Amino acid sequence: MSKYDVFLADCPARTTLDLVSDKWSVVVVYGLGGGPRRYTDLRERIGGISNKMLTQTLRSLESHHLVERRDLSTAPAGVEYRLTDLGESLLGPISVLARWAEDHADDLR
Amino acid sequence: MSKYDVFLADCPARTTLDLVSDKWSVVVVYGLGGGPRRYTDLRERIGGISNKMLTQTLRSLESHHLVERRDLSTAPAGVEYRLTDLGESLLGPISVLARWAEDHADDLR
DNA sequence: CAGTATCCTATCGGATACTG
DNA sequence: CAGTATCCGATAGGATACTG
Repeated sequence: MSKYDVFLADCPARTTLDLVSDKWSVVVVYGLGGGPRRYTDLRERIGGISNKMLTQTLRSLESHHLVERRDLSTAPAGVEYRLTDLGESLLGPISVLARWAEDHADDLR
Repeated sequence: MSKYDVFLADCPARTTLDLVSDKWSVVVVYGLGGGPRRYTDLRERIGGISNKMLTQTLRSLESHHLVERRDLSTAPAGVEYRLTDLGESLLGPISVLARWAEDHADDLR
């Protein structure tokens, strides 16, 4: 039992759910599930995401301690993103969801 | 293994993920997890949801076969909503996610 | 390579009032 | 009771162009 409850407005748990429930967060976290990835690498893996949304989503995940950014200090610029331990812990729930989405896509037609 | 892949844009699996990832769908499905509920009952259970959003979310879930609407044909009007089998199947993944949200709310501060 | 900056539209979603 | 109708501001998010 947690002290929080997603049914309550303004509850931290709801805020957390909101974080998860935007168009890209789930896919990005899922995309980092296989290990660290470079920015462009990630963008190419995730079909349809724009620079703006990828950056914005990464910053948001970073500020919530789900993702870590590492500057490789190369020229030209190189940056690597990886899940934090907290991010890894989200991977389980998200994978279950993603797999459900893949398995039941036809049923929702 | 599914024939679908959430990393592909315009893939049915992505559409499904999009359905799940709006502000209210997850909470509404979760709210119907305990069994059928009346409209007002549901609205009171879910803190902060407006008539507009509850109705809209229910219609969306209904059109995707996750929720069933049953008119009780009483006066005054009475309507009951329940999860379909498909909806029930989503409950597992969603519960895992909601519990994660409740458990890690503090870590995301 | 890894972003920013800007513009622009569509939709989200809250508040409020009304109805069979 | 279970919605609908309407208005409106805020945000999401795509396209495009530019930069250290």
